[in-house]
Amino acid sequence: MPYNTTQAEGGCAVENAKMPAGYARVDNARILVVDDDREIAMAIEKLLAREGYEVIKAYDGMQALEALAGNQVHLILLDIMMPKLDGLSATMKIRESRNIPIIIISAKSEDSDKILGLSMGADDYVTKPFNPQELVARVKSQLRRYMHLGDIANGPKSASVLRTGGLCLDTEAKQLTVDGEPVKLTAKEYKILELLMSNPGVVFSAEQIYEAVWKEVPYSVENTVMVHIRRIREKIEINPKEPKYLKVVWGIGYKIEKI
Amino acid sequence: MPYNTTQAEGGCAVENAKMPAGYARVDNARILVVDDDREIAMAIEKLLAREGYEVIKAYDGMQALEALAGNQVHLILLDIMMPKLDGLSATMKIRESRNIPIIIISAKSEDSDKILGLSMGADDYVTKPFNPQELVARVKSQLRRYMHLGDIANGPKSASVLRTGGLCLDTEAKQLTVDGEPVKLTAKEYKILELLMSNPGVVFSAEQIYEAVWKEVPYSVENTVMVHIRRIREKIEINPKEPKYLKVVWGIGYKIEKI
DNA sequence: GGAATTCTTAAAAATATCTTAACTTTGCGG
DNA sequence: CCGCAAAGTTAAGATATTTTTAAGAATTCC
Repeated sequence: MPYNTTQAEGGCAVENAKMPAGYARVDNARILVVDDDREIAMAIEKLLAREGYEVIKAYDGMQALEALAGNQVHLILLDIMMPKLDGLSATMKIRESRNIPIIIISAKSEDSDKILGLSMGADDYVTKPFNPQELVARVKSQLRRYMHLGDIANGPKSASVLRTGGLCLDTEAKQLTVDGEPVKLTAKEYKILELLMSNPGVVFSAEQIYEAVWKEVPYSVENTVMVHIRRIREKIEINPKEPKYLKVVWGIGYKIEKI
Repeated sequence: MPYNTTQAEGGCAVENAKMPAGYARVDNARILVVDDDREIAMAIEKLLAREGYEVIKAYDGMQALEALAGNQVHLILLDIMMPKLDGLSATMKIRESRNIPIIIISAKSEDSDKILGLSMGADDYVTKPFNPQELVARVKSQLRRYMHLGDIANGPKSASVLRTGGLCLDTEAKQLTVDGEPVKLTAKEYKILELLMSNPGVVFSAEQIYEAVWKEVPYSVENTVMVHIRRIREKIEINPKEPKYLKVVWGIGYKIEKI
């Protein structure tokens, strides 16, 4: 049995072996938490701090504005039902010029129409009560998204198109082309592929993929992920049996080959 | 996936060549169940015991504190609505210093805002009535998560690329290159090599290697390790008979030459 | 409300990996 | 030179993991 099957070029040059620039930011961002209930704000702060994020708190719209003016913020977590609602719209306005990811927090009991309207300007929203892990997952997801849109300050404005060899994933148009040929992806397929292509060369376990894409804690066997992987392979690989892009690392997980 | 490898495990140096404490924990943890309803506590205990966990019960906050003081606990399952609620916040405080995973259990009917506030300090929560399997899955997920964090916290975060002469092990992409040529490793091979390359020049006995990689007490199967060593040599050495990197120290063990 | 698409689940088939055990080589002291 | 002990080799059988299939649920789209 040939043990020495070669994998495609994997950079081992020391300096680019570390995380893609964006990744560091996903784990290392400054987040503004806006909630009039100080206890909740504190709780969210702790949660995020534990994940390594730097947290700034604000208890109404005005404070939020100030915080935004004085700090470079990468993401905003916004409770929708604050007493001074005007602060909200002001924040929204800020976002229009700064294009920072905004995640709305709302209680399920609240008037859904209103939430809909307000959350239109946001990127995501969660309803109370929420699973702490889910909040973290969504925060990460948004940071990742904005990260490679290049809209969060710092980094060089990276293209909204992720490329690996003949694969070309337009994260704006949500469209994939393989060697120029457009290929249709389902929602889950897209998300999985985006996750992997955003971090070329990084191995994700089925569980990690599940958490990142489904935003749930995986329980019960995760064959689901594998089935999706297979379908993606069917679409992007010439020969799914011998994948060129979407590789498996035995006993560990999957990755998109760095090409 | 039974074992979802994290590369951090290799970080253990000479003196703790045996398992980092956290590792055995996923399948072998001590769990504190806090619920004022003794029947439910008992039921949860049985459920977890069946999975091989050691369970300690407490029926209010004070008892929980005592249990925490007297035992090494790896995870807490906490019913949120106990009569003596103060015990809860005390428990939360404990956690701040001990950083133990906490899973909140709450009834759906309970006030969601309150739950939110309280549960923010927690890592996950489930609502009653819950699926027993789901509870178990979440427990495992949390243990795994913390285990991972623990590993990172304990050892200094090692570089993501380990180099020794022409060997280059990318712990992120789980990929090895020998003089620039990518080489495929199996899961066990990878783990062994990572262990050795994380500690260049340090000699590990076959037993130590077995314990570190297999997470089991070796039972006179030293040959197994040797067979793996040989296969690794086959992949990384020009001439396996005269190894340049993976050396044997007679009567003691193996090491990766410091180059 | 029905058709089409997508997702999930479970189980089989296909592979890859691990372990075992018997055998071979090597180093070293007598 | 012989024999013991430690290390190395090999290959086949046992295990474990991944891939494939397919069918039923769930969802989405008219």
